[in-house]
Amino acid sequence: MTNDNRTEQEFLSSYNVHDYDVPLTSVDLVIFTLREQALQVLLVRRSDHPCKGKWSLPGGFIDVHRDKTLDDAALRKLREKTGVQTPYLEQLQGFGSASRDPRGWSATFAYFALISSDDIQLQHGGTADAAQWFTVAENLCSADLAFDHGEILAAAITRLRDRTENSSMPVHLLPAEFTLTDLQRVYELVLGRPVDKSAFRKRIKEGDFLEEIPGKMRHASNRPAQLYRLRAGHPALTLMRRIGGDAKA
Amino acid sequence: MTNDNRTEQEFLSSYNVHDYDVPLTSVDLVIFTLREQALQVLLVRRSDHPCKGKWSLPGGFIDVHRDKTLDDAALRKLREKTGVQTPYLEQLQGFGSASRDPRGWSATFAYFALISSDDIQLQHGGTADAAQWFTVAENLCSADLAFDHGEILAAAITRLRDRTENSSMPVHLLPAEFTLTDLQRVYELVLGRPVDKSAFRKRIKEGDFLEEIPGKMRHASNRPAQLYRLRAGHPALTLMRRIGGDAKA
DNA sequence: CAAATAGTGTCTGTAAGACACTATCAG
DNA sequence: CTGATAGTGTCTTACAGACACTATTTG
Repeated sequence: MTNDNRTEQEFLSSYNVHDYDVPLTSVDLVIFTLREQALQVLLVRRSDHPCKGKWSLPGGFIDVHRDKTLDDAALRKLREKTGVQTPYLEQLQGFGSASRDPRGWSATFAYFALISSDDIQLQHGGTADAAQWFTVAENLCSADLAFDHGEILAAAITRLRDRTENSSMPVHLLPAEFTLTDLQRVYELVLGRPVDKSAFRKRIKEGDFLEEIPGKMRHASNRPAQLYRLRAGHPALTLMRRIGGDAKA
Repeated sequence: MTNDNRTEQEFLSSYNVHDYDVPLTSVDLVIFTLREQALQVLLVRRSDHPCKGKWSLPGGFIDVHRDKTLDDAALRKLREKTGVQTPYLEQLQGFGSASRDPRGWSATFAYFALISSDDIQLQHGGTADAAQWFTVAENLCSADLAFDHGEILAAAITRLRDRTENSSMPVHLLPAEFTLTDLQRVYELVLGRPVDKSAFRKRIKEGDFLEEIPGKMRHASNRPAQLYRLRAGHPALTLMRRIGGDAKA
Protein backbone atom coordinates (compact mmCIF):
# COMPACT_ATOMS: atom_id res chain seq x y z
CA MET A 1 0.00 0.00 0.00
CA THR A 2 2.80 2.40 -0.65
CA ASN A 3 1.84 3.36 -4.13
CA ASP A 4 -1.70 4.62 -3.71
CA ASN A 5 -3.12 8.05 -4.22
CA ARG A 6 -2.83 9.55 -0.79
CA THR A 7 -1.68 13.12 -0.56
CA GLU A 8 1.65 13.87 1.03
CA GLN A 9 -0.27 15.16 4.04
CA GLU A 10 -2.10 11.88 4.50
CA PHE A 11 1.09 9.96 4.01
CA LEU A 12 2.96 11.89 6.66
CA SER A 13 0.21 11.64 9.24
CA SER A 14 0.41 7.85 9.08
CA TYR A 15 4.21 7.73 9.23
CA ASN A 16 5.95 6.93 12.49
CA VAL A 17 9.68 6.51 12.84
CA HIS A 18 9.17 4.17 15.76
CA ASP A 19 7.49 1.59 13.56
CA TYR A 20 10.86 0.67 12.07
CA ASP A 21 14.15 -0.73 13.26
CA VAL A 22 16.53 2.13 12.75
CA PRO A 23 20.22 2.57 13.49
CA LEU A 24 21.44 4.65 16.38
CA THR A 25 22.93 7.80 14.91
CA SER A 26 25.54 9.89 16.61
CA VAL A 27 28.20 12.50 16.05
CA ASP A 28 31.79 12.05 17.22
CA LEU A 29 34.52 14.65 17.32
CA VAL A 30 38.25 14.48 16.89
CA ILE A 31 39.44 17.72 18.43
CA PHE A 32 43.05 18.66 17.79
CA THR A 33 45.06 21.40 19.40
CA LEU A 34 48.65 22.34 20.13
CA ARG A 35 49.69 21.97 23.74
CA GLU A 36 53.09 21.38 25.31
CA GLN A 37 54.77 21.70 21.91
CA ALA A 38 52.83 18.72 20.64
CA LEU A 39 49.77 17.85 18.63
CA GLN A 40 47.14 16.70 21.08
CA VAL A 41 43.65 15.28 20.89
CA LEU A 42 40.84 15.44 23.43
CA LEU A 43 39.51 12.18 24.83
CA VAL A 44 36.75 11.59 27.36
CA ARG A 45 36.52 8.76 29.85
CA ARG A 46 33.20 6.97 29.58
CA SER A 47 31.33 7.02 32.86
CA ASP A 48 28.75 4.47 31.82
CA HIS A 49 28.10 1.43 29.69
CA PRO A 50 28.90 0.52 27.07
CA CYS A 51 32.70 0.67 27.15
CA LYS A 52 32.51 2.02 30.69
CA GLY A 53 35.86 3.32 31.85
CA LYS A 54 37.47 3.45 28.42
CA TRP A 55 38.70 6.61 26.73
CA SER A 56 36.57 7.75 23.83
CA LEU A 57 36.12 10.60 21.41
CA PRO A 58 33.71 13.26 22.65
CA GLY A 59 30.35 12.93 20.97
CA GLY A 60 26.90 11.54 21.40
CA PHE A 61 23.51 11.12 19.90
CA ILE A 62 21.93 13.73 17.74
CA ASP A 63 19.31 15.67 19.65
CA VAL A 64 16.52 15.94 17.11
CA HIS A 65 14.92 18.74 19.10
CA ARG A 66 17.95 20.96 19.61
CA ASP A 67 20.14 20.32 16.57
CA LYS A 68 18.97 21.72 13.26
CA THR A 69 21.75 20.15 11.21
CA LEU A 70 24.60 17.68 11.56
CA ASP A 71 27.05 20.56 11.80
CA ASP A 72 24.95 22.05 14.59
CA ALA A 73 25.15 18.80 16.50
CA ALA A 74 28.93 18.71 16.14
CA LEU A 75 29.31 22.35 17.14
CA ARG A 76 27.12 21.82 20.19
CA LYS A 77 29.23 18.88 21.38
CA LEU A 78 32.40 20.86 20.82
CA ARG A 79 31.16 23.84 22.79
CA GLU A 80 29.95 21.65 25.61
CA LYS A 81 33.37 20.08 25.95
CA THR A 82 35.76 22.93 25.25
CA GLY A 83 33.85 26.19 25.34
CA VAL A 84 35.26 27.03 21.92
CA GLN A 85 32.73 28.94 19.84
CA THR A 86 34.16 29.14 16.33
CA PRO A 87 36.58 26.34 15.60
CA TYR A 88 37.71 25.05 12.28
CA LEU A 89 35.26 22.22 11.78
CA GLU A 90 34.86 19.81 8.92
CA GLN A 91 33.17 16.52 8.44
CA LEU A 92 35.57 13.62 8.41
CA GLN A 93 33.77 10.43 7.48
CA GLY A 94 30.87 8.23 8.43
CA PHE A 95 31.35 4.97 10.26
CA GLY A 96 28.57 2.47 10.73
CA SER A 97 28.02 -1.20 11.28
CA ALA A 98 25.96 -3.75 13.13
CA SER A 99 28.80 -4.49 15.52
CA ARG A 100 30.50 -1.25 16.53
CA ASP A 101 28.13 -0.63 19.43
CA PRO A 102 26.64 -3.42 21.57
CA ARG A 103 23.36 -1.51 21.82
CA GLY A 104 22.65 -2.30 18.19
CA TRP A 105 23.22 -1.09 14.63
CA SER A 106 25.04 2.16 14.99
CA ALA A 107 26.28 4.87 12.67
CA THR A 108 28.29 7.96 13.45
CA PHE A 109 29.25 11.09 11.57
CA ALA A 110 32.82 11.76 12.61
CA TYR A 111 33.94 15.39 12.67
CA PHE A 112 37.29 16.95 12.78
CA ALA A 113 38.04 20.17 14.68
CA LEU A 114 41.13 22.34 15.05
CA ILE A 115 41.26 24.83 17.88
CA SER A 116 43.81 27.09 19.48
CA SER A 117 44.74 26.08 22.97
CA ASP A 118 44.35 29.74 23.97
CA ASP A 119 40.63 29.48 23.45
CA ILE A 120 40.01 26.35 25.46
CA GLN A 121 38.11 26.32 28.70
CA LEU A 122 37.54 22.66 29.48
CA GLN A 123 34.15 22.14 31.04
CA HIS A 124 34.41 20.18 34.26
CA GLY A 125 31.91 19.02 36.84
CA GLY A 126 28.23 18.52 36.36
CA THR A 127 27.43 15.80 33.94
CA ALA A 128 30.70 16.23 32.07
CA ASP A 129 32.87 13.17 32.04
CA ALA A 130 36.56 13.41 32.77
CA ALA A 131 38.25 14.89 29.73
CA GLN A 132 41.98 14.84 29.03
CA TRP A 133 44.40 15.83 26.30
CA PHE A 134 46.56 13.11 24.80
CA THR A 135 49.61 13.63 22.62
CA VAL A 136 49.05 12.20 19.17
CA ALA A 137 51.35 9.30 18.52
CA GLU A 138 51.09 6.22 16.40
CA ASN A 139 50.33 4.00 19.38
CA LEU A 140 47.39 6.13 20.49
CA CYS A 141 45.23 4.77 17.68
CA SER A 142 45.96 1.22 18.67
CA ALA A 143 45.36 1.93 22.36
CA ASP A 144 42.22 0.40 23.76
CA LEU A 145 39.77 3.16 22.90
CA ALA A 146 36.01 2.77 23.10
CA PHE A 147 34.05 1.40 20.12
CA ASP A 148 35.92 1.92 16.84
CA HIS A 149 37.33 5.24 17.99
CA GLY A 150 40.88 4.13 17.33
CA GLU A 151 40.01 3.73 13.69
CA ILE A 152 38.28 7.10 13.58
CA LEU A 153 41.26 8.77 15.19
CA ALA A 154 43.60 7.19 12.67
CA ALA A 155 41.47 8.49 9.81
CA ALA A 156 41.50 11.97 11.33
CA ILE A 157 45.28 12.00 11.65
CA THR A 158 45.66 10.88 8.07
CA ARG A 159 43.30 13.62 6.91
CA LEU A 160 45.14 16.28 8.90
CA ARG A 161 48.49 15.22 7.43
CA ASP A 162 47.10 15.13 3.89
CA ARG A 163 45.60 18.58 4.21
CA THR A 164 48.79 19.92 5.74
CA GLU A 165 50.70 18.89 2.64
CA ASN A 166 48.75 21.22 0.43
CA SER A 167 46.58 23.67 2.33
CA SER A 168 46.47 26.35 4.96
CA MET A 169 44.67 24.08 7.41
CA PRO A 170 47.24 24.11 10.24
CA VAL A 171 46.82 27.86 10.88
CA HIS A 172 43.71 26.96 12.82
CA LEU A 173 45.81 25.27 15.46
CA LEU A 174 47.46 28.59 16.31
CA PRO A 175 46.18 31.64 18.19
CA ALA A 176 44.89 34.57 16.16
CA GLU A 177 48.33 36.18 15.95
CA PHE A 178 51.50 34.32 15.15
CA THR A 179 54.79 34.56 13.31
CA LEU A 180 55.71 32.69 10.16
CA THR A 181 58.21 30.70 12.18
CA ASP A 182 55.41 29.64 14.54
CA LEU A 183 53.45 28.45 11.55
CA GLN A 184 56.40 26.61 10.11
CA ARG A 185 56.86 24.77 13.43
CA VAL A 186 53.24 23.60 13.24
CA TYR A 187 53.69 22.24 9.74
CA GLU A 188 56.85 20.45 10.83
CA LEU A 189 55.15 19.02 13.88
CA VAL A 190 52.20 17.65 11.94
CA LEU A 191 54.25 16.33 9.04
CA GLY A 192 56.97 14.95 11.24
CA ARG A 193 59.73 16.25 9.01
CA PRO A 194 61.69 19.49 8.64
CA VAL A 195 60.50 22.06 6.12
CA ASP A 196 62.76 24.48 4.26
CA LYS A 197 62.29 28.00 5.54
CA SER A 198 62.67 29.83 2.26
CA ALA A 199 60.40 27.56 0.25
CA PHE A 200 57.85 27.54 3.05
CA ARG A 201 57.64 31.31 3.23
CA LYS A 202 57.38 31.60 -0.52
CA ARG A 203 54.44 29.21 -0.59
CA ILE A 204 52.62 30.83 2.31
CA LYS A 205 52.95 34.32 0.87
CA GLU A 206 51.79 33.06 -2.47
CA GLY A 207 48.74 31.46 -0.86
CA ASP A 208 47.75 34.97 0.16
CA PHE A 209 45.58 33.96 3.09
CA LEU A 210 47.65 35.80 5.71
CA GLU A 211 48.25 39.48 6.30
CA GLU A 212 50.85 41.31 8.32
CA ILE A 213 49.52 43.03 11.39
CA PRO A 214 50.80 46.54 10.71
CA GLY A 215 53.69 47.45 12.97
CA LYS A 216 53.11 44.57 15.33
CA MET A 217 56.18 42.50 16.09
CA ARG A 218 57.14 39.86 18.58
CA HIS A 219 60.28 40.86 20.46
CA ALA A 220 62.86 38.54 21.95
CA SER A 221 66.61 38.62 22.28
CA ASN A 222 67.04 38.65 18.54
CA ARG A 223 65.63 40.29 15.47
CA PRO A 224 61.91 40.91 16.07
CA ALA A 225 59.43 38.85 14.09
CA GLN A 226 56.48 40.18 12.16
CA LEU A 227 53.12 39.02 13.49
CA TYR A 228 50.54 37.74 11.01
CA ARG A 229 46.85 36.95 11.15
CA LEU A 230 44.31 35.34 8.85
CA ARG A 231 43.12 37.72 6.19
CA ALA A 232 39.56 38.64 7.12
CA GLY A 233 36.79 37.20 5.00
CA HIS A 234 38.99 34.61 3.38
CA PRO A 235 37.88 30.98 3.25
CA ALA A 236 38.91 28.81 6.17
CA LEU A 237 40.97 26.65 3.88
CA THR A 238 43.22 27.76 1.04
CA LEU A 239 44.78 25.22 -1.24
CA MET A 240 48.38 25.77 -2.17
CA ARG A 241 50.54 23.95 -4.71
CA ARG A 242 47.96 24.49 -7.35
CA ILE A 243 47.88 21.79 -9.95
CA GLY A 244 49.66 22.26 -13.22
CA GLY A 245 47.99 23.38 -16.39
CA ASP A 246 45.42 26.06 -16.44
CA ALA A 247 42.67 24.82 -14.19
CA LYS A 248 40.23 27.48 -15.33
CA ALA A 249 40.53 27.01 -19.11
CA MET B 1 20.40 6.46 37.06
CA THR B 2 23.02 6.27 34.37
CA ASN B 3 26.05 6.10 36.59
CA ASP B 4 25.24 3.18 38.86
CA ASN B 5 26.96 -0.14 39.18
CA ARG B 6 25.04 -2.25 36.73
CA THR B 7 27.02 -4.61 34.57
CA GLU B 8 27.11 -4.03 30.83
CA GLN B 9 24.75 -7.00 30.47
CA GLU B 10 22.19 -5.43 32.78
CA PHE B 11 22.56 -2.11 31.01
CA LEU B 12 21.95 -3.54 27.57
CA SER B 13 18.92 -5.56 28.61
CA SER B 14 17.21 -2.37 29.69
CA TYR B 15 18.17 -0.42 26.59
CA ASN B 16 15.65 0.09 23.79
CA VAL B 17 16.25 2.21 20.74
CA HIS B 18 12.55 2.92 20.44
CA ASP B 19 12.54 4.82 23.71
CA TYR B 20 14.29 7.73 22.01
CA ASP B 21 13.61 10.12 19.17
CA VAL B 22 16.19 9.18 16.61
CA PRO B 23 16.91 10.46 13.11
CA LEU B 24 16.00 8.50 10.03
CA THR B 25 19.22 7.19 8.57
CA SER B 26 19.70 6.30 4.95
CA VAL B 27 22.27 5.73 2.25
CA ASP B 28 22.18 7.55 -1.08
CA LEU B 29 24.24 6.83 -4.15
CA VAL B 30 25.63 9.00 -6.89
CA ILE B 31 26.36 6.50 -9.66
CA PHE B 32 28.45 7.80 -12.52
CA THR B 33 29.14 6.13 -15.81
CA LEU B 34 30.10 6.99 -19.38
CA ARG B 35 27.31 6.68 -21.90
CA GLU B 36 26.78 8.37 -25.23
CA GLN B 37 30.17 10.06 -25.01
CA ALA B 38 29.11 11.84 -21.85
CA LEU B 39 29.39 11.61 -18.10
CA GLN B 40 26.03 10.42 -16.85
CA VAL B 41 24.42 9.85 -13.49
CA LEU B 42 21.61 7.49 -12.56
CA LEU B 43 18.42 8.99 -11.14
CA VAL B 44 15.25 7.29 -10.00
CA ARG B 45 11.74 8.65 -10.16
CA ARG B 46 10.07 8.48 -6.78
CA SER B 47 6.89 6.47 -6.92
CA ASP B 48 5.65 7.55 -3.52
CA HIS B 49 5.64 10.33 -0.97
CA PRO B 50 7.52 12.29 0.00
CA CYS B 51 8.70 14.05 -3.17
CA LYS B 52 6.47 11.77 -5.21
CA GLY B 53 7.20 12.05 -8.92
CA LYS B 54 10.51 13.85 -8.54
CA TRP B 55 13.83 12.46 -9.67
CA SER B 56 16.11 11.36 -6.86
CA LEU B 57 19.37 9.59 -6.20
CA PRO B 58 18.99 5.86 -5.72
CA GLY B 59 19.17 4.94 -2.07
CA GLY B 60 17.09 4.15 0.92
CA PHE B 61 17.06 3.25 4.55
CA ILE B 62 19.64 1.04 6.10
CA ASP B 63 18.29 -2.44 6.65
CA VAL B 64 19.65 -3.28 10.08
CA HIS B 65 18.98 -6.95 9.50
CA ARG B 66 20.62 -7.37 6.10
CA ASP B 67 23.40 -4.80 6.05
CA LYS B 68 26.44 -5.47 8.20
CA THR B 69 28.14 -2.15 7.47
CA LEU B 70 27.45 1.16 5.76
CA ASP B 71 29.45 0.01 2.77
CA ASP B 72 27.32 -3.12 2.60
CA ALA B 73 24.20 -1.02 2.51
CA ALA B 74 25.58 1.09 -0.32
CA LEU B 75 26.72 -1.95 -2.29
CA ARG B 76 23.33 -3.59 -1.87
CA LYS B 77 21.52 -0.53 -3.24
CA LEU B 78 23.92 -0.33 -6.15
CA ARG B 79 23.48 -3.99 -7.06
CA GLU B 80 19.72 -3.72 -6.80
CA LYS B 81 19.68 -0.84 -9.26
CA THR B 82 22.43 -1.68 -11.72
CA GLY B 83 23.42 -5.31 -11.24
CA VAL B 84 27.04 -4.18 -10.96
CA GLN B 85 28.92 -6.34 -8.48
CA THR B 86 32.27 -4.67 -7.95
CA PRO B 87 32.17 -0.98 -8.65
CA TYR B 88 34.54 1.67 -7.51
CA LEU B 89 32.77 2.85 -4.38
CA GLU B 90 33.75 5.48 -1.87
CA GLN B 91 31.96 7.39 0.79
CA LEU B 92 31.24 10.95 -0.21
CA GLN B 93 29.84 12.91 2.69
CA GLY B 94 27.08 12.91 5.26
CA PHE B 95 24.09 15.18 4.98
CA GLY B 96 21.62 15.64 7.79
CA SER B 97 19.13 18.13 9.11
CA ALA B 98 15.72 18.54 10.64
CA SER B 99 14.28 19.84 7.41
CA ARG B 100 15.63 17.78 4.51
CA ASP B 101 12.87 15.17 4.78
CA PRO B 102 9.30 15.98 5.79
CA ARG B 103 9.07 12.70 7.71
CA GLY B 104 11.38 14.10 10.35
CA TRP B 105 15.02 14.56 11.28
CA SER B 106 16.94 12.75 8.60
CA ALA B 107 20.56 11.94 7.90
CA THR B 108 22.11 10.23 4.93
CA PHE B 109 25.49 8.80 4.09
CA ALA B 110 26.07 9.74 0.48
CA TYR B 111 28.20 7.39 -1.60
CA PHE B 112 29.90 7.80 -4.85
CA ALA B 113 30.23 5.01 -7.41
CA LEU B 114 31.96 4.71 -10.77
CA ILE B 115 30.96 1.91 -13.09
CA SER B 116 31.60 0.88 -16.66
CA SER B 117 28.53 1.08 -18.84
CA ASP B 118 29.47 -2.36 -20.17
CA ASP B 119 28.65 -3.90 -16.82
CA ILE B 120 25.26 -2.32 -16.35
CA GLN B 121 22.06 -4.27 -16.42
CA LEU B 122 19.42 -1.88 -15.20
CA GLN B 123 16.86 -3.66 -13.08
CA HIS B 124 13.37 -2.99 -14.33
CA GLY B 125 9.94 -4.10 -13.26
CA GLY B 126 8.98 -5.46 -9.89
CA THR B 127 9.28 -2.94 -7.13
CA ALA B 128 11.97 -1.00 -8.93
CA ASP B 129 11.09 2.57 -9.72
CA ALA B 130 11.74 4.03 -13.12
CA ALA B 131 15.47 4.65 -13.45
CA GLN B 132 17.12 6.80 -16.06
CA TRP B 133 20.56 8.10 -16.96
CA PHE B 134 21.05 11.86 -17.10
CA THR B 135 23.98 13.66 -18.63
CA VAL B 136 25.88 15.59 -16.00
CA ALA B 137 25.65 19.31 -16.58
CA GLU B 138 25.72 22.31 -14.33
CA ASN B 139 21.97 22.78 -14.53
CA LEU B 140 21.25 19.22 -13.42
CA CYS B 141 22.16 20.07 -9.83
CA SER B 142 19.81 22.98 -9.77
CA ALA B 143 17.02 20.97 -11.36
CA ASP B 144 14.17 20.16 -9.05
CA LEU B 145 15.52 16.95 -7.53
CA ALA B 146 14.01 15.31 -4.48
CA PHE B 147 15.12 16.32 -0.98
CA ASP B 148 18.61 17.88 -1.02
CA HIS B 149 19.78 15.58 -3.76
CA GLY B 150 20.83 18.48 -5.96
CA GLU B 151 23.29 19.50 -3.28
CA ILE B 152 24.58 15.95 -2.91
CA LEU B 153 25.01 15.62 -6.65
CA ALA B 154 26.96 18.86 -6.77
CA ALA B 155 29.28 17.62 -4.04
CA ALA B 156 29.83 14.39 -5.93
CA ILE B 157 30.71 16.18 -9.14
CA THR B 158 33.16 18.39 -7.29
CA ARG B 159 34.76 15.35 -5.70
CA LEU B 160 35.06 13.55 -9.00
CA ARG B 161 36.73 16.54 -10.63
CA ASP B 162 39.12 17.01 -7.72
CA ARG B 163 40.17 13.38 -7.77
CA THR B 164 40.55 13.47 -11.52
CA GLU B 165 43.12 16.23 -11.17
CA ASN B 166 45.49 14.03 -9.27
CA SER B 167 44.55 10.39 -9.25
CA SER B 168 43.74 7.37 -11.34
CA MET B 169 40.06 7.50 -10.37
CA PRO B 170 38.59 7.92 -13.88
CA VAL B 171 39.82 4.50 -15.06
CA HIS B 172 36.87 3.02 -13.22
CA LEU B 173 34.51 4.64 -15.70
CA LEU B 174 35.99 2.54 -18.50
CA PRO B 175 35.64 -1.15 -19.39
CA ALA B 176 38.38 -3.52 -18.27
CA GLU B 177 40.40 -2.98 -21.46
CA PHE B 178 41.04 0.41 -23.01
CA THR B 179 43.63 2.47 -24.83
CA LEU B 180 45.51 5.41 -23.41
CA THR B 181 43.62 7.67 -25.78
CA ASP B 182 40.34 6.34 -24.37
CA LEU B 183 41.56 7.21 -20.92
CA GLN B 184 42.67 10.66 -21.98
CA ARG B 185 39.20 11.32 -23.42
CA VAL B 186 37.69 10.46 -20.03
CA TYR B 187 39.97 12.87 -18.22
CA GLU B 188 39.12 15.59 -20.72
CA LEU B 189 35.43 14.90 -20.42
CA VAL B 190 35.42 15.09 -16.64
CA LEU B 191 37.71 18.09 -16.42
CA GLY B 192 36.03 19.89 -19.27
CA ARG B 193 39.31 20.97 -20.81
CA PRO B 194 41.84 19.49 -23.22
CA VAL B 195 44.83 17.63 -21.83
CA ASP B 196 48.22 17.44 -23.50
CA LYS B 197 48.81 13.98 -24.89
CA SER B 198 52.51 13.76 -24.15
CA ALA B 199 52.29 15.03 -20.60
CA PHE B 200 49.28 12.84 -19.91
CA ARG B 201 50.97 9.67 -21.07
CA LYS B 202 54.10 10.45 -19.08
CA ARG B 203 52.06 10.87 -15.92
CA ILE B 204 49.98 7.76 -16.41
CA LYS B 205 53.01 5.57 -17.09
CA GLU B 206 54.75 7.04 -14.07
CA GLY B 207 51.72 6.26 -11.91
CA ASP B 208 52.38 2.62 -12.75
CA PHE B 209 48.86 1.40 -12.14
CA LEU B 210 48.29 0.17 -15.70
CA GLU B 211 49.85 -2.64 -17.66
CA GLU B 212 49.92 -3.39 -21.36
CA ILE B 213 47.91 -6.41 -22.38
CA PRO B 214 50.62 -8.35 -24.19
CA GLY B 215 50.13 -8.31 -27.91
CA LYS B 216 46.58 -7.03 -27.71
CA MET B 217 45.81 -4.04 -29.89
CA ARG B 218 42.73 -2.21 -31.07
CA HIS B 219 42.63 -1.97 -34.84
CA ALA B 220 41.03 0.75 -36.93
CA SER B 221 41.93 2.48 -40.14
CA ASN B 222 45.11 3.84 -38.66
CA ARG B 223 47.98 2.76 -36.51
CA PRO B 224 46.71 0.18 -34.00
CA ALA B 225 46.55 1.18 -30.34
CA GLN B 226 47.92 -0.81 -27.45
CA LEU B 227 45.25 -2.00 -25.01
CA TYR B 228 45.84 -1.56 -21.30
CA ARG B 229 44.22 -2.85 -18.15
CA LEU B 230 44.50 -2.14 -14.44
CA ARG B 231 47.50 -3.83 -12.92
CA ALA B 232 46.15 -6.68 -10.83
CA GLY B 233 46.30 -6.27 -7.07
CA HIS B 234 46.94 -2.57 -7.19
CA PRO B 235 44.88 -0.20 -5.05
CA ALA B 236 41.73 1.16 -6.65
CA LEU B 237 43.12 4.66 -6.44
CA THR B 238 46.66 5.79 -7.21
CA LEU B 239 47.70 9.35 -6.52
CA MET B 240 49.81 11.02 -9.14
CA ARG B 241 51.59 14.37 -9.13
CA ARG B 242 53.31 13.47 -5.91
CA ILE B 243 53.98 16.39 -3.65
CA GLY B 244 57.39 17.96 -3.61
CA GLY B 245 60.00 17.29 -1.00
CA ASP B 246 60.66 13.85 0.31
CA ALA B 247 57.34 12.75 1.73
CA LYS B 248 58.80 9.71 3.40
CA ALA B 249 61.66 11.35 5.32
C1' DC C 1 50.06 6.94 -52.19
C1' DA C 2 46.80 9.74 -48.44
C1' DA C 3 44.40 9.90 -44.20
C1' DA C 4 44.21 9.07 -39.62
C1' DT C 5 45.44 8.16 -35.20
C1' DA C 6 49.32 6.14 -32.05
C1' DG C 7 53.09 7.22 -29.80
C1' DT C 8 57.76 9.85 -28.82
C1' DG C 9 61.43 13.55 -28.48
C1' DT C 10 62.82 18.11 -27.55
C1' DC C 11 62.63 22.67 -25.72
C1' DT C 12 61.42 25.93 -22.33
C1' DG C 13 59.47 28.22 -18.41
C1' DT C 14 58.34 27.77 -13.74
C1' DA C 15 58.83 26.65 -9.27
C1' DA C 16 60.54 24.03 -5.27
C1' DG C 17 64.43 22.65 -2.46
C1' DA C 18 69.01 23.58 -0.81
C1' DC C 19 71.66 26.66 1.38
C1' DA C 20 74.20 30.64 2.08
C1' DC C 21 73.67 35.19 2.89
C1' DT C 22 72.07 39.60 5.14
C1' DA C 23 69.18 42.07 8.85
C1' DT C 24 68.04 43.42 13.41
C1' DC C 25 67.33 42.94 17.81
C1' DA C 26 68.97 41.96 23.37
C1' DG C 27 72.48 42.05 26.37
C1' DC D 1 81.09 43.07 20.27
C1' DT D 2 78.35 38.05 20.35
C1' DG D 3 74.50 35.16 19.95
C1' DA D 4 70.30 34.30 18.19
C1' DT D 5 66.58 34.19 15.22
C1' DA D 6 64.17 36.81 11.20
C1' DG D 7 64.00 37.18 6.64
C1' DT D 8 65.93 37.17 1.58
C1' DG D 9 68.64 35.98 -2.74
C1' DT D 10 70.69 32.73 -5.69
C1' DC D 11 71.56 28.43 -7.82
C1' DT D 12 70.21 24.04 -9.39
C1' DT D 13 67.28 20.59 -10.75
C1' DA D 14 63.02 18.45 -11.92
C1' DC D 15 59.14 18.38 -14.43
C1' DA D 16 54.83 19.80 -16.78
C1' DG D 17 53.10 21.93 -20.90
C1' DA D 18 53.69 23.03 -25.71
C1' DC D 19 54.31 21.26 -29.90
C1' DA D 20 56.48 19.16 -33.58
C1' DC D 21 57.99 15.02 -35.04
C1' DT D 22 57.99 9.92 -36.25
C1' DA D 23 55.44 5.30 -36.59
C1' DT D 24 52.10 2.18 -38.27
C1' DT D 25 48.12 0.84 -39.80
C1' DT D 26 43.70 0.84 -43.51
C1' DG D 27 42.05 1.71 -47.89
